[in-house]
Amino acid sequence: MPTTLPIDDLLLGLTDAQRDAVTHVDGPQLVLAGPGSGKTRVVTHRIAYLLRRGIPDRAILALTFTNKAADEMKARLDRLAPGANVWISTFHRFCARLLRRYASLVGLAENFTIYDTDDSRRLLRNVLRDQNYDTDQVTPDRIGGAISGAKNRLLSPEDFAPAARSVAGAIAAKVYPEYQARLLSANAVDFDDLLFHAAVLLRDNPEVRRALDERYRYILVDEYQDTNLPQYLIVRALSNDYPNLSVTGDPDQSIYGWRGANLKNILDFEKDYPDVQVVRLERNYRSTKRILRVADHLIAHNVRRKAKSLHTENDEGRPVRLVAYPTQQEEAQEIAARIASDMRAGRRRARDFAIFYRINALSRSLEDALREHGVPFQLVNSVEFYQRMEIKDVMAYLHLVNNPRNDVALARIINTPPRGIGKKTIETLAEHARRTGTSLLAAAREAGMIESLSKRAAVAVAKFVTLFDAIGEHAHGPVEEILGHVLTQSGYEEHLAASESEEDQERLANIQELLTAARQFDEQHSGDNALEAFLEQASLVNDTDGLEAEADRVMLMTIHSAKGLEFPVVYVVALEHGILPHERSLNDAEKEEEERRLLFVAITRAREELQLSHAVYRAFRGQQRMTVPSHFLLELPREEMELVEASRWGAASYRPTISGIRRGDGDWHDVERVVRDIRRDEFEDGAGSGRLAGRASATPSATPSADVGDDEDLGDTSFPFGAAAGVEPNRPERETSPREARVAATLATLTTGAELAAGSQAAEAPVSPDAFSLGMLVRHPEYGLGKVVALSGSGIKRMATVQFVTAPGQKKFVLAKSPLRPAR
DNA sequence: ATTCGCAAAGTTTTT
DNA sequence: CTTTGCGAAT
Repeated sequence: MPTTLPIDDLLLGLTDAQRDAVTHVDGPQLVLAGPGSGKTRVVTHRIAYLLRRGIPDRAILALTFTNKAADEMKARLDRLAPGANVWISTFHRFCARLLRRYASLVGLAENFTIYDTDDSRRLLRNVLRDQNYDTDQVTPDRIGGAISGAKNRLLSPEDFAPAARSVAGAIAAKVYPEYQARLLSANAVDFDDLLFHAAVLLRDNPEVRRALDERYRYILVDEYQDTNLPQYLIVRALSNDYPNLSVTGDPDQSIYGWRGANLKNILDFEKDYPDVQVVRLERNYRSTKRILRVADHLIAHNVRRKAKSLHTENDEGRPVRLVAYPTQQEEAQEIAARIASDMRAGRRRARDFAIFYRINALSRSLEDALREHGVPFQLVNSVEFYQRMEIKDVMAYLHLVNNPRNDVALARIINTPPRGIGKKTIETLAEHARRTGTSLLAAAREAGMIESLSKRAAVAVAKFVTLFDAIGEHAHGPVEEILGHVLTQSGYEEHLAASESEEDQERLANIQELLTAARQFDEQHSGDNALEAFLEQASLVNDTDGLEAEADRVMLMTIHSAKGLEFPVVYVVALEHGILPHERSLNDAEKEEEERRLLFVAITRAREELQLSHAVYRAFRGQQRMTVPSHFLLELPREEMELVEASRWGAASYRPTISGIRRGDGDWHDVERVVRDIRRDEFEDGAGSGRLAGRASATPSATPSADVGDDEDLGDTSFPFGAAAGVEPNRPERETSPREARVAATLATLTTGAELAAGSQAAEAPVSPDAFSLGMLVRHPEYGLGKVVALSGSGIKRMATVQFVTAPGQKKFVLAKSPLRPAR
């Protein structure tokens, strides 16, 4: 036993409910824990309690979703039970380790590679290219998304049946088998596979399942509301014979539905595990009364939830600020100025602040402003270190050394730095590899025997193989040494050093940083498979995680990464229609509720002060656009808040402002109508004048070229067309929309096979590009009526820029390909 | 084969 | 506005 402290010490200062949760030992347990209710405390104390009750540390397994959460838990447990060796890790890491051990049972070798998103994308693109799929209509990412979705539902290539009417799904069904086959032949897995393979492993190998169930007698799962099907099955498989499973979570904080998280997992927990002990932690120890009431008021608008009462004994606190800024620049500037001023006055330190946004792309103006004000800040999950080109290049050498079948890695480095091996040569090698059923590296070894390869190319490839084998000689020992060999022998370092450009010098510096990371890794990890462990770590860990956790900096992050954290002062920016709720969540009640939960999570991170803001104008794709405030703002209790309007900045004419969407104005709840009204106004008084051009309204939208997408964005935002514009009245009600027709047509061609699919274009023949002129009214089957505001190019390259009435923004069309036609 | 330049397209969220 | 991809020139 690691300690001699009496058990009572562990329970000191816990509430009754917390104590119940902590002292539960055998049998299933569900801890419903509201935000700030001391959940992590309960979990760590419970682990310590189990240990002191004599349960061996190796029998305990704690699973989390993020590395951050795992690290936090480890650190806190270490204080309670120093020296205990409890396995606390993310689901993905746990599965990786499981699969290393039982690799052969799922068709892998134990030195398999974990492809990151970028690697997976490359692989998928290759498959699409080789099978001649036309990706004009659907982006590879969408197809990848469909495959990912299948894996999250535990559907193998054979089982996968795409949703009807989904082009991405249809193509995915075609390429999923090949994609998966190539992963396996490269001895690689993607992120989804980690969970997928593990779930299948446990499902199909009863003896393995039984052994693991027996070993992990006590399992704890954090954020259970975010588990998806494979995760759910893994947990179930490991807690069947010994159902000592404790899950914690909060349905109101479920924000990973898009990744297949299933709320039912937590809502039905009591059905899955009879005789469950349910503990509710509803008292909040984190936030002020006002902040908590704002959060509570908001989340009450969700229908699909278990109501719970949040309360706190904390101070009343200051009102929550709700600010309308004229522009995003002013938003960023003023926030930076406020932070700087609080710091200067000695009221706060930089680390007291956090700024949250819905999407990463929104961080830039904030970064600029903070820099200007001399405020130190740190981005979480931005351009990740391991995603940089030079790091990926160097890492690819390591990956290939570790797993010679890693084709993506080989393709990446065979000509990096340049060694006279071109696209054509690689293509020939790939073909040979596929024909003979070997890896790229094996094909490269046989380069001399491939007839279609020129002598010069064969020699270059042979030289590369020799070089690579020389590196392979040093595959053992500390990672730092291996890395050193890679850098010198590959010529990569020399190549960069020879360059004059500042960019390349920066890359060199990054590589130095990687060397440092490798050294640190070597110091902390001893053991034979250092390289493999290092690569796995790099694949599953975010660079900034833990690296400078203690740094005194303002933290900038997405709301998703903010989950589980807390800060004295929180700013949430860009609460605008189309951003939060995100555009792609509109027209789907369930998704919209998830967006609301997202805001709930953001709000409940704040301890003392909270500011929510939106900007009336925000730059999108380079141009300023008027926005519409998020309708979630209407759902907040005004009596808890202090409203600051755009007019304070001398912008009285901006519209709409928050004061314009007072509660009680009934119809203002209908944000869609608000958006429409704005659009119509602008079209009416802007028609014919240049003003129309720059004043697109709120909602970003799909690009014209991608208009045959998933069924999820079939939504229609058409509205009665104002008489003032003098054109046609309402768009006809749609029975079968043109888009649906085209989706059906495309699907029909797909079913005839990949080869044919390549030739399938849109169903309707375009009219001659010359038929269009400036100012002409045109009709698009999807977007309806619009006006040509610009023309460029000629012949088949002739393009038109069109301002639609019913769709936001302007869209560009290649006339020869588009279904656009004159309006009459 | 490589590099450079321009045009087009693109912005959810994470492991 | 930025990044990525493709085509032309060296």
